[in-house]
Amino acid sequence: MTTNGRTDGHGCMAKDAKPTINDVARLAGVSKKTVSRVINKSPLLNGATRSKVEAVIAEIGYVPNPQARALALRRNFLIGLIHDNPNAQMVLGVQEGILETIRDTEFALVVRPVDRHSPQLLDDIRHFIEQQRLFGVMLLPPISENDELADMCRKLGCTVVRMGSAALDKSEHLVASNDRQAVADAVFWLSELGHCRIGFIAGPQGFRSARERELGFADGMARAGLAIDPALMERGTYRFESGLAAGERLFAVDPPPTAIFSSNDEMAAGFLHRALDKGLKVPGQISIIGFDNTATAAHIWPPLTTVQWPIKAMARAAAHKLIDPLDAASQPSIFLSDLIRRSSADAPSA
Amino acid sequence: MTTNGRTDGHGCMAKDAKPTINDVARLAGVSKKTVSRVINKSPLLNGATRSKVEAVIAEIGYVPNPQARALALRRNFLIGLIHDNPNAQMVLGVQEGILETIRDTEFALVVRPVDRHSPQLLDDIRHFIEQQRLFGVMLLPPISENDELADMCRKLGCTVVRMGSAALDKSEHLVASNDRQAVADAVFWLSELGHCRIGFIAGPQGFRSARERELGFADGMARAGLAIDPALMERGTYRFESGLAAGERLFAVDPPPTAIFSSNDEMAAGFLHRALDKGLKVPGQISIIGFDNTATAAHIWPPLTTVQWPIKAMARAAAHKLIDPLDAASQPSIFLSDLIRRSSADAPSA
DNA sequence: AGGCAATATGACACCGGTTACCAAATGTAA
DNA sequence: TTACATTTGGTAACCGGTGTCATATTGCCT
Repeated sequence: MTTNGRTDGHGCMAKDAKPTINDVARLAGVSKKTVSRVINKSPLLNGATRSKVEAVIAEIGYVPNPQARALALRRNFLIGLIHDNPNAQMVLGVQEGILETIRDTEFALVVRPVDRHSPQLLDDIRHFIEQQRLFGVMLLPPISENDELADMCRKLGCTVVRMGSAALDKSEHLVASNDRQAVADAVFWLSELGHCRIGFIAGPQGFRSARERELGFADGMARAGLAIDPALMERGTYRFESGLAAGERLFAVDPPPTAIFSSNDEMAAGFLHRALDKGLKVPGQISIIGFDNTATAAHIWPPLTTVQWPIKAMARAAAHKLIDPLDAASQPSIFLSDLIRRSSADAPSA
Repeated sequence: MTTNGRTDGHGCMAKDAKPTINDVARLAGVSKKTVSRVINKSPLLNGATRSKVEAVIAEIGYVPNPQARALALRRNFLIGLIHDNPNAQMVLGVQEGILETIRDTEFALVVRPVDRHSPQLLDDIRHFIEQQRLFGVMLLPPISENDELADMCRKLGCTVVRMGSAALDKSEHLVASNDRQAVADAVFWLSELGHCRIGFIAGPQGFRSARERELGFADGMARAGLAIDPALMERGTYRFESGLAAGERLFAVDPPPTAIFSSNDEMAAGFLHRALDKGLKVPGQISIIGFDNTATAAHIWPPLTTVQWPIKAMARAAAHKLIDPLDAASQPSIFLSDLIRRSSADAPSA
């Protein structure tokens, strides 16, 4: 009863066409449905049949057509990465992390940079999700803080995973870093180094991450038993220029700070720039710690001590939550960041 | 003969289900085929019928299911971005550029970071293309220099567009920057500033971009009437550390160079770092020009003068070539880079 | 041996679009 | 008026998978 599939009366396979489930079925002498069961690892299947089909699949190099599957299943295997994030390093890290997780699945990653301030933001994203019939979306900060957006995505039927700060929400679909604790630890470390006048450059108001980092600063100072001097508290925009400006003002305070925690690296770079302009010794006269560990942090002079999100690990976790219903049912995942010690922070020289 | 579609005898639309082509056909009182003709802008169609169908489409917010279309048309509307590029800024810029072009089309962008050195590189990418049935792929440098890869993609039936240096190939599916000319111009500008001892840090051997920039350096020196001193020619790996090492050697030369052109910013940052370590004044004693305009370039001290690819414009052009057959038939697109003048390069002080 | 699950496989309609082909309606020439 | 070309719309099959349900086979118990 063994049939030589390639020469059977039904005609041979077309030269260049990709093999389909029908080819497999014919060659294996079973029905389409059985092949489908093999592909989907259905448990109620005779072992012998399964291996026969698997052999044929391997032989002719059959790959199921994801479009056809998507059509039949009424859902597809695209996950969208929606972001409005100025930190290229981070966005790329997230992309790589997601990819590591979905590498051997049928999922693919489609990206969508957006403009947070666009008036059609919601409409654009809705159209994107509906048109591509996305399986799920991943939201990166700062746009992950937009609750309205997250609700809309859920309403559109896709699972939503947000990356952000721990306090973002209690949803199980959250992957967060504990910025507050990381900053507190870093500030406490500065105090251990002997710093008493520690300044802070906050991020822009309205950003959850900025708020978390502020709270962390307060925590760290409290743990160190240090009072917060309002004159050493600055607020910036997360941009280089605002770090420059904060430096201008902070160096005018008397007595000046001996250490500064900046809520991100870009502002830290600006602050550092100003410090060097003024002829200060770093870290001797002023220690600096940043946040994010961007590529710049390692390449400025002196190299910047900074707090680093475990971006890839977080992205892997987020991707798991997205594609694995079991994982999604679990708790929010909270990651703790590392302090990358380089040479911009050390004991005060005086 | 006007019918109130929503209450016709055939039953009303399900509550939450997305409208399908059948719904449109029923409500408009025409056949599926007619609706399909409207969607695909078939020319042989009565104007009245067309507008009636279009009205219904607008009313119920119908969006064709891309999976179904992909299945029927045997091709889909995904374009893949394959890259192995360490410059996050550039990769993200490309993503944004592509997106600007495909924003109002049915195309979507799926990304695939890869490891150039992986032994299964080809297999991985083949699997990716076959599984997702990609419409086309875009290759970024340095992986765009892999001819074998490009051939494979073409053989798999997708159009290939490569971004790279001008000399890459003569294919019409090329979007390139004229690195050679840009470097030559920058070097000539250094000579105009009064520099005579100009050094060069080359990129790693085997990179087309590195080769182009070397040729550009030679062109620029020739145009300036300057002889190339072999002692001032270094070769690096495009990494920060190799810039550091090149600096170590170059400052040992007597007389030392007064200006350096580095084939990328990361090495320039390393070189700059070493210069400052040695207590040199930048740009007074040593001028530095980089290439790429990474985020770091603007944030190091002093800010780095560098050559910038018009990345977004190139990406837009590349995306056009990919999705528009007419555009693809045209010539390769060559872009000229800009010199971003910051403060790391100026006239020698002595 | 008969009855009855439990297991393994197949037939067939369907997902939402497309094309090939055919029928009807309209217009035009002999 | 008939014959024939030209536009338009409808029908059915198909793209490559999936679900539902029926059927064939097997093993087990009484």
